[in-house]
Amino acid sequence: MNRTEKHVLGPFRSQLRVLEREIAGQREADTRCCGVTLAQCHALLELENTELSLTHLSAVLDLDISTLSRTVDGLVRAGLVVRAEDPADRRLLRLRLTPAGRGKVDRINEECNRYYAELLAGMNDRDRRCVLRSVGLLADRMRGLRLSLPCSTKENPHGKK
Amino acid sequence: MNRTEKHVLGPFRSQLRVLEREIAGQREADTRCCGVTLAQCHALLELENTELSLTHLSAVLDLDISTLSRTVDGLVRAGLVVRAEDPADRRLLRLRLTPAGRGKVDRINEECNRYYAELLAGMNDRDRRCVLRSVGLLADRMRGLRLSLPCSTKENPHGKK
DNA sequence: GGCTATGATTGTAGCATACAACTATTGACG
DNA sequence: CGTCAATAGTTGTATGCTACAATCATAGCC
Repeated sequence: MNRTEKHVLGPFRSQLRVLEREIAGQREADTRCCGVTLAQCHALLELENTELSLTHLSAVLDLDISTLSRTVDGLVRAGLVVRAEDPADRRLLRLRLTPAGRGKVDRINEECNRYYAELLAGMNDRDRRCVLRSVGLLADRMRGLRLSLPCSTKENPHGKK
Repeated sequence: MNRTEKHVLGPFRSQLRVLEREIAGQREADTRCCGVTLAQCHALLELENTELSLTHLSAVLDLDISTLSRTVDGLVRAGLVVRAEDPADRRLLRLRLTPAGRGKVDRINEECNRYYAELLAGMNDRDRRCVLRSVGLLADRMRGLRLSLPCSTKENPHGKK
């Protein structure tokens, strides 16, 4: 790393902090409007295009199975998801959106799209292209870095032990 | 909004989702390594340069005072922060880092800087400039949008009521 | 000097999360 | 076949973060 980057790191970090809060906050607002919690929303969106087992879902979302089990409890109680049996393997659950669940997902998507469209609409072309490029770059690079580091977040969930 | 943006919104959203997880996850990793929770870290970083009252801190972090009170409890128990009385107004707390707290903040900063430096180091100049620009743009724009919307997240915290 | 405003704490409650213990089912191997 | 290890989920327990409501202490105003 060269010097030039040094003085840029501080602002960058604090902006990322703002971004973190804004992104999370926005999604929370979107989903809460639709009456589901953020965790439930994550799960719903993953089920938009596929049926998934609990284990599979927990792998995708990087959460403990027990956590997902309870999250799904809520979704089932809300009538948004059904736990269908897999005839081939009765240990497995096939988590599937109900029609109501599908409607909910559609509304969440609409809400999010509306927001992000407005976000981008307020920029000039150059800025917009820059932002679109960067978000992809950042997401890739951060994921790449995390996966390449040996003692990273979820590789070693034991932490304190 | 024009058509061109439509087909760009989907990927953009999913990349933002990744980003959200990565940013939060990274900070969690950084701070956990240093033995404080994420919420505690947020508070510590705000206290890096100033003494703040609980109310002030809660405004900055956009959290309920009661929440912060307990968070600060933890920091005090950990010996990182002291609740000093304000001689001029005995209702007020002046939250202040202890030397240990300052050390902790330094370590967190180091850890974060190292990570973000590496993140940027892996890009070519053009990408890096683009990313730096965008993060600022996005953060500003998202904050602006949120504050301008009447029925947004924290403007109307009642939500369901 | 009493009333209101302000700052902080504590009680209570809900959600998200993880780990550990447990049950049910499957599959493999002798 | 029958046992036993592996796999999928659920439930018990614990921790952290959060908010709202009630309460206490102090300050400031008439």
